[in-house]
This record gives sequence, structure tokens and C-alpha cells, in this order.
Amino acid sequence: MTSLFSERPAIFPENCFFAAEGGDPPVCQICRARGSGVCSVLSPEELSALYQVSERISFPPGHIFIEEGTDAWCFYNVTQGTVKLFRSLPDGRRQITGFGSPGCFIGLAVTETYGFGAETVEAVTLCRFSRKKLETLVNRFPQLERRLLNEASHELVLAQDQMLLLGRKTARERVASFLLTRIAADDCEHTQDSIVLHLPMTRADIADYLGLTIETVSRTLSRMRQDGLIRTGADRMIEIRSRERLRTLSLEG
Amino acid sequence: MTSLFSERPAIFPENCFFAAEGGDPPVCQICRARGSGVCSVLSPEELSALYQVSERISFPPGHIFIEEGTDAWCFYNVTQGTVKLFRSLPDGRRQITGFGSPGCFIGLAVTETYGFGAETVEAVTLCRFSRKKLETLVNRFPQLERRLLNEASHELVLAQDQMLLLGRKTARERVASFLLTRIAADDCEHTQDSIVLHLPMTRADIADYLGLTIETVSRTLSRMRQDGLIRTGADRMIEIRSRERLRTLSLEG
DNA sequence: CGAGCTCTTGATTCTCGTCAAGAAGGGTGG
DNA sequence: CCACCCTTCTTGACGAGAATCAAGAGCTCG
Repeated sequence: MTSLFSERPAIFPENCFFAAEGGDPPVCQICRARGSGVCSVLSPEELSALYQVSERISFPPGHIFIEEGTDAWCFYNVTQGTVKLFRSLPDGRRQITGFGSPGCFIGLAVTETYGFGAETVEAVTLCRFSRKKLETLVNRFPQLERRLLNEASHELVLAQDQMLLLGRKTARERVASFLLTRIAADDCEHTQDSIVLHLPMTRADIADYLGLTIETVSRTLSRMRQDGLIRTGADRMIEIRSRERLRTLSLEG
Repeated sequence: MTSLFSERPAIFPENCFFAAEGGDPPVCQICRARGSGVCSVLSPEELSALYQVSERISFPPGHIFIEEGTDAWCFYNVTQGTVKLFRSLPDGRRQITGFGSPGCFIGLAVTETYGFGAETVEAVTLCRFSRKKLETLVNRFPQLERRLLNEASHELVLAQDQMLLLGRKTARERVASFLLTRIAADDCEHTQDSIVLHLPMTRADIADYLGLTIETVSRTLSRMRQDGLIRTGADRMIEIRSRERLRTLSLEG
């Protein structure tokens, strides 16, 4: 039996095919989430059962697939692309509570209704499970429940990081923290001393995630560019020129 | 089998003795957390097993009983009083991520080490479980694991609320939201049209929870007092004179 | 009754938001 | 392949809201 909290599988996107086994359902064999999603704790036979109660769906960029406050009938697993999860106020102000990459399980923070909304950032593929059927499977395969608890525990740690950021950090610290988070989320290529990062989200998304405005995000990035900390390229590419300086910046302005 | 997420027992502090049964260990029979804590899903026999691997400890106000980043050897259940959970930056800035009342389980957001610190607000009594022994019990009583998942799920919802508050609300909206949260947390006496609330925490705690300064919290409460929304009394008592106006205020300044 | 907190209030500063305009980038159709 | 349009991004000027600095009032508790 694995540990009660936070023993999440390591994410190796480049090795993802290693995680899938010959006995897995065909779609799962090539799935980017097989090594890191909740399904990673299932044997090929168990995975088949999960596979049978799920369906693969795809959405274009900017598609809202969970509307805040609607009945929570299904859960999702991101298998390709990036999604954003958010909460909003009646007047339209929006806070993005997190971005989801392949392997991310969506639906931990629900009651009878979704307490959050979800929208695609890029073209996205999801694995969708009906809530009822997933619950049946969780009862059959207890390791799924353990895995969900680990996931929830990890989400809580991230949420607390974000609360510290939103409540106590300056704009400069927030943007630096964000870039470091993105590096950890591993959408990036490491070369020897610099790191090239692709941000799939717009400035508006970053602003809504960091509790800032578009203009402040843009200005802060410009200043980092002037300071030689980063370089920006086409198609939302960012080159981090000193991860160490960025880390310092993320903690003390 | 209960639902996978968020079926947390209702909290009835005034009825707490109803939840305890004659077969419970003596301390548990009079425990304020018996009806709402993780132990609420256990039968008297199961509770005895949990009781045997736990110990009751008390701390004075202002005592830090979890130091950020230290090894996570044990989990806690609050049984009396209020605690604050926080994260901090190297330069001393601090964000309180939540307050814990009786029934609150502490330790969901851990890995090998505590990702957060915990300090008592008032005199506090806790039930302490060694991590290893609790894990053994969770394996024995699967409903405990389900209960922990529900708890984590609920914590996530609260964390997302708080992110929205910290990222997008004004000082006035934050303080209004805070008071409403406190009413829901049920440290209060309802009379017919007004609600009398006791806040155990200082202005500094409130400020650290809301991402503001002491002065701003104080000024905001003063303004609410001038506006006839609240009245303040000795010993951190606050009378809410219009819950409805407060709710409006919490959403749109 | 006095010491040390906690809380309130005022004056001032500063960070970030708002408003506005223009540049850059991406996609589409001729 | 280029012109055009729309969205995204950048930059500047200005203003508002909250932080900071400072002083004093109000509570608690020994």
C-alpha cells in the first residue's frame, strides 16, 4: 500500500510510452496521462474497466466545458493540451485557480455542483467519466481512492502556495513565481544554462491567475527583459536566462 | 457507501453530545469533534482503535505546534479552540491559509514535511495521531479514507474561494466575506435579526488571512461601523446588523 | 495602577489599476 | 504572397486604493 498522502507518480512526458503496457486499451497505450493520471495506479485489466466507463472528447481553444454552478455529473482527466480552472464574481471579475496539463484530474473540488468553471486554453483532449460510474469503480479499486486523496492533497499544497502569492507577493514576485511554476510543470526544454518555456496562455490568463491586470503583467515582463532575466520570442516563447535569479526574485522582490 | 466527494457531516455544536455513543471511549463521548471530525465515520469499536493510537494535548494561545518545513510525523484533530494555518516568506511576510475549529483535521496538505505552519489562536486542545499509526488505521477502516477525501475536497473548495478573494476582491469585499465566513463557521449566536459573532483572532491575524494590513482591516471595520452595518464590542465581539447587506458588499464592493 | 499589547486614526507614499493609443502578431481571403 | 483585420501585447499618463509611517487611545493583565 502506498503512502497516505502525496505519493504522486513522477511526470516524464518524454517517457510516457514506457508507462503504458501492451495489455492496456489501445487509446490508453498512447495516452500522455497514462503515467501520471489517476489511471496510473491501475493494472491493464483494471484500466480496461475504467476505459469502458469513459469517453474521449476534444474541444477547440477557448471552449468552456464546465460552467460554474452547474450539476456535477462528470469528472475529467486532461490527456492533451492545457485547461484553466476559474471562479468568478457576478460583475465578471475572474480568478484562475489553476492550469491543468495532461494527467490533471478535474473534479476534486465539487459538491453536487461544480464550484468552479473550466475552459480550454489550447485544443484539448479529455477523458470523461460519469460521476456515478467512477464512484462504482473507486469502490471496486480502492487504490483509485488513495490516488485521488494524494491528488487532492497535492492540489491543496499548490492552493496554499497560490494564496501566499496572491495575498503577500508583489507583482514582480508573482510573475517570477509563475515562470518557475511553469518550468516545474515541464512544458519546457532545458538547454544547458538557459531554459526555453512555452506559455500556452495569454497575458489575460496570466493576469487572472496572478491577481493582476494585463498591463501589469506586460510591464513586469518588459522590465525582466530589460534586466536581462528573460528573453521573449514569437508564439509565447520565453527564455529564462537565470533560473537562480528568478528564484531569488520570487521570494524577495 | 457514501458519496465520493464532499459528503461531510453537518456541524451541530449544540448537539455534539448526540453524536457520541455510550460505547465510545470516555474522552470521545464529550468531544466537540465527535460529530464532525474524521472520527465521525467510526463506530464505537473502531473509535476505540483510533483512540488508542492518539493522545490528547493542550497548548496556550500563540503556541506554534507545527513548524513549516519540519518532518510531518503526526496529524491533528482540533477538539477545542481555534488554530491558524499559515505559510510564510523568508522576510517574514505571512499568509494565513485558514483557521481551524473543532473537528478540523490538520495534515491534509503534507508531503514528507509540513508545507505549512500551525499556531494556536486561543487555548487549544488537539487529538494527535502518529502518521504511521493513522495510516495503518486508514487501511483497516476504508471509510476513514473516504472521509479524508471528502475533507480534502471541501478544503479545496474553501481554498478556491480564498484565491478569488485574495486575487480579485477589494478590502471592503474581503472583510465582508470574512465576516460571512465566520458566521458560517458558527462561532456565533443568532438572535432574530442581528447576529453576534465572537472573533477569537486579532486584527493582525485577520489581515494576514485577507492579504491586507492591520490598518486597512481596522479602517474597513470602522467604516462599516459608521455605515451602521456592524457594531463592535469588548473582547472582539461583533454584531452583524444586516447579513443581507454584508452579502451584497462581499460581492460588489 | 502601570506596562505592554492591540486597536484606531491621520498624513503621506507608492504600487498597481485604469484609461488610452499604438505596435506587433496571427489568421484569412483575395 | 501580400493586404487587411482582429486579437494580443506593449507603453505611457494619470489616478485610486492600500501600504507605510507615526502617534495616540483603549484594553488586559500582572
